[in-house]
Amino acid sequence: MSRVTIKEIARRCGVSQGAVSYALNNQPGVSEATRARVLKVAAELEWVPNRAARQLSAARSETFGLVLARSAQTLIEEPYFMGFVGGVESVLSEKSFALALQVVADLDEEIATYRKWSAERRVDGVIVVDLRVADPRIPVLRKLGLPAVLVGDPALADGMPCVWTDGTAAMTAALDHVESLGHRVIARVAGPPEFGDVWIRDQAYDVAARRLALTASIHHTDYSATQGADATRDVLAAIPRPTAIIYDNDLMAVAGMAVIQALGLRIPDDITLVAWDDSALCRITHPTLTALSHNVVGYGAEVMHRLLDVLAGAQPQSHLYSTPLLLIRESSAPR
Amino acid sequence: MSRVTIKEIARRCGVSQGAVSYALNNQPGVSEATRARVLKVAAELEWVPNRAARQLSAARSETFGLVLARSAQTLIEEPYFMGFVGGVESVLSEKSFALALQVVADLDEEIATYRKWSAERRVDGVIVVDLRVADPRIPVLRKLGLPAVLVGDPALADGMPCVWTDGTAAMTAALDHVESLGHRVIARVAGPPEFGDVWIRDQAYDVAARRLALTASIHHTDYSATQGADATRDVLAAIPRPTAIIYDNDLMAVAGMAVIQALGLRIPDDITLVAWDDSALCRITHPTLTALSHNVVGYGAEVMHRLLDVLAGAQPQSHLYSTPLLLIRESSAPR
DNA sequence: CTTCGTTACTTAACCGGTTCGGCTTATCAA
DNA sequence: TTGATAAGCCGAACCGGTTAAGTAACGAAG
Repeated sequence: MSRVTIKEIARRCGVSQGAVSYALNNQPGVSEATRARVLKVAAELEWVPNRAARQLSAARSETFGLVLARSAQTLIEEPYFMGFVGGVESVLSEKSFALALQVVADLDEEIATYRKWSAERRVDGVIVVDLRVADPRIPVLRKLGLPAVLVGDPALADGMPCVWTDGTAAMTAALDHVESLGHRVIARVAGPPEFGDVWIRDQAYDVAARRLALTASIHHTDYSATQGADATRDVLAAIPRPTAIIYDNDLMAVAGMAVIQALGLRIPDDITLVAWDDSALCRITHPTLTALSHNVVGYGAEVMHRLLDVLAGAQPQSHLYSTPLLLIRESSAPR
Repeated sequence: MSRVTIKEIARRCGVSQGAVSYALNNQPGVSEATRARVLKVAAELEWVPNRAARQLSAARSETFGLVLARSAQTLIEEPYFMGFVGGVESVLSEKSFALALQVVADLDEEIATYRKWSAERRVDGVIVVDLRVADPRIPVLRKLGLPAVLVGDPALADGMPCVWTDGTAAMTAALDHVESLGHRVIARVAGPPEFGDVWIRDQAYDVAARRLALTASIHHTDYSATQGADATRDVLAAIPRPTAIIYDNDLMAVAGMAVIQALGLRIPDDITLVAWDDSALCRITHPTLTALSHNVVGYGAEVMHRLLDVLAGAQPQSHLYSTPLLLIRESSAPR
């Protein structure tokens, strides 16, 4: 029941409470000798700062927020998020900061959460994921003055600090890849069009397809395995039938693969598949999946570092984390 | 910049701060008329309680803790956790409580986190997952007096409150299933033996195999896709070769499936597969996977409810959430 | 020797709530 | 009319830190 307070430390050291505070926070105002003595006593008593007290007086919570506006079901299916959260955590825990994680149903609830957190002074800053086209969260965050880092393309961030991966370059690489294998009719099974990343990829896909003179279609889904399978059926029914499909995540790619195989078509002989978000899934299927790979854990860590920069007073800037790398595996074959 | 405090409300209502506090907290000590007036003004000013202040004086943080001692990599691969967290969240958010989530490397760090949280008064209670055999966390939590609900079999909980699913019954159902299909030589690809759930299943597997007079082997892994694939290769090399394999999670089952298919064996004609933790994966493979299914999101919610019960003063008790249900799909076939 | 500026503290206000003892006033039985 | 009881409210202490303002001691500059 260690209820050690700085008052107790002050008593034992024979100095005032204030001096102890200065000593413990590495601030000027005490001599090195006193500081050392205070630190020693604090360590002996196993003193741990009371978060609430510190937050109340210092107006810093040392907590950062992350709201996920996705159904619990999606979160189970998408390995992506947990990895991202793990990356964010890795930065926080070494500084012994905390993460407030909230799962909500939609964007309105997400905005309400920001309002609440801001009013409660619950968090020092937030990470905003799943950036949308003309994202309604941006003006709210601006108005609240809540420090934030957006995860997504600068074109969507409206001047706020953001971290992004180059979806355009990745998509271009994917199309160059399938074109170089001789494919001329291709399809894209995409996420929801209101998502910024999807929009960026859609643009890049169209541009590259035109440049390479490919026949190319886009099928939008909600990212789920079910809709990924349905979209794949649509793709296969098209005439002429595409010989390569590029998926927006690996879950849909795996679902699509099952559909294709169930119809008696062979991968990669009949159809080439490319996935996005290279999780373990891409390596355990048979055949293994060609994928646009990026380090999700590292991405989470990078975003958190940028948020700390923003709190330290850095000017808002966009920061390119990386370009997803095309890893060519067994699901790719020449036409 | 809403910096509305109860002091301001008190001023406007012409009552004392204390009276406002009673009114807002639905406590006796103010007349209904006053309470109504206070509530009205509070609503008008959009007052939101300051968490830190409330926590400091009330010694309640309204925050609950969950530590995951797994690598970020595992967390990405295992869809399980995100679903569980989502379930926990769903209960917390409707009461506007918060979740402190921490990802650490091992059990020692997990214990250190509990110590820190307890000293800081950071959380009101914790959820403990991945229960071990003779779990070292139990005595620590007891000593700290930190309210907790364990997720795992009562046999492992040492009298602490716990929520569990009946792994023994589930495993028995799985073996009855494969035996009824005529399989006589079977294998189990299990998780790490130090995990309580794995241990429980190991026991049940042995007992059922003996009862049914089956030739049965167990191969322990770290739950990863890689080791699941390796274990599957070991299984296939055994003589006599098993005709049915039961996996401890769906990730390994999918990995195993790829290995089997790559070797030219057919599922389910040559080998029957049964998975555990029925996520989307089991339904998107070809063939689809027979699995022991349970509602992970509901499980998380249930556990959180029990923790709230414990904090409300409930006696420690074990609580059976459910028995995983065997869903028979295409990967099952008669010998 | 006075004056000024540092350094090393102490004191006390403050953050925004909760809670307890005590003071008024109204209510009601004796 | 009086005394007991309770409801309603006030004032102030308190939670555990941070920090602005004040003070004493001391060395250097004028």
